[in-house]
Amino acid sequence: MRATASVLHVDLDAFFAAVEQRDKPSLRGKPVIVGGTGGRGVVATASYEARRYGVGSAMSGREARARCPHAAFLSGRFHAYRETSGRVMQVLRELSPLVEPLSLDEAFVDLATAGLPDLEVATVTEAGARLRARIHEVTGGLTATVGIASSKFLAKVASELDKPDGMTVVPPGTELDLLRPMKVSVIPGVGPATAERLRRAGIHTIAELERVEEDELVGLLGKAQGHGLWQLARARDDRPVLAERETKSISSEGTYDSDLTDRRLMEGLLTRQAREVGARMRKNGHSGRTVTIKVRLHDFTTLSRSSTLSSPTDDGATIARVARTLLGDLDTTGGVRLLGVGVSGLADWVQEDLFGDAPGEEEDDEVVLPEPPRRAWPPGADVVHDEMGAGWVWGSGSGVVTVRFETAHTPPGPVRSFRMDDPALHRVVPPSED
DNA sequence: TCTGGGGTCCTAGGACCC
DNA sequence: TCTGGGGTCCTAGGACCC
Repeated sequence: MRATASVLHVDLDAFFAAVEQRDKPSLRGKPVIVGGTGGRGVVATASYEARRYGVGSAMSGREARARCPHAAFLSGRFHAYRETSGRVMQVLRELSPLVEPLSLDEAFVDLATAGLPDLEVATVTEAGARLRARIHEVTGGLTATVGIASSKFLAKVASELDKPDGMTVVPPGTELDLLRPMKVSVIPGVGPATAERLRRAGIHTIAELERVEEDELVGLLGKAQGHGLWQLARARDDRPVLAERETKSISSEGTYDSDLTDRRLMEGLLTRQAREVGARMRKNGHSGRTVTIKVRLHDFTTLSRSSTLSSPTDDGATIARVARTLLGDLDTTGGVRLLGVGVSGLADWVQEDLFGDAPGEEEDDEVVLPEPPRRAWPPGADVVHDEMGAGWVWGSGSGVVTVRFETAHTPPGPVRSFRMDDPALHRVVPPSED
């Protein structure tokens, strides 16, 4: 904990939904739900209009639809989110060189390296207000909520207090007054399982947590978490803001609308995922030694199997071969709802190919997968029609796509339906870039 | 037909080495 | 021939975060 309130946490409000409302004027002021469109999807972000109906993150699409049937359900345009996030991160870096992104919509900023005249409460408050205004400006109207305090922990807690479009500054010295009445679940790292353990031990608030001996907490939660919580309950947190974080693993997984039982199909899907992982590794200059598969059975039991190679790889065919072998150890007769492949134990270099074998030319991984739909028309996707101009997919199904013609820069236009294979209709961003 | 996808970190047991 | 401890690597599972 620092003597000054010099750690800032920013959180973009209902980020994915806000980007959609910015780009699609007809959605402004209406409930918008990103995610939850597939048969087994969950909500990634709900706009505040949708939250009023009790829709929240991680809720199943089915339940979200039941609670708010009139919402627009969109499948997400990650290129747009990444682009907007990039602009925000740039603004943060103009404030201070020490910026630690936590996700597309969240980051810590170290104000101690921001070159402010001082770090008095009034000064950092002013800096936070200017920052929020700049974010609004560069994103075309998105709002952010800011917390400023003497540590990462307190800054993050503070940014939860005045959402959306707000700011909370915790004056140094008042941290424990703020924390003590709060529930333990406000502590990052205390999820449902830990909260339940603490509840059974009679610990509900941070004030109660503060009264527990460190040894008792370690006995209850284990060494790392017990010690960590004991510190946080006293507002002790010296974690620095770190601009660079090393990637530890790269993975790809998918949940399928109906359970898989065909082993050949499973192998084909793993192979495709392995190739995607390999491609991403090569793109980022990564290679790794440990290949892990993840299998979620029909009853949600989740299994993993891993194998460590003698030297690192970034080759999709190699990853795929290991993945298929690992799958061979597992009994999947009951059906599989999720399959995934990942590589960890990353090195930032690739072993030289000592024997001159060209990788990726093996013939043994040719597995025929069912043809994907000729075109993907996910709800929310940007499209252009040769005569009608620019718009976005409102919905699709039964061979028909429904499009609303509007962009952020045009007034809402008509809604029209087309056959899915209408050659006049084009996706603006190909599926592979999403 | 409850329960995504991309990650991080921790724990615990066994193998193996010194 | 017996006893013991520490460190590291690997594997499987679980909690958690956005």
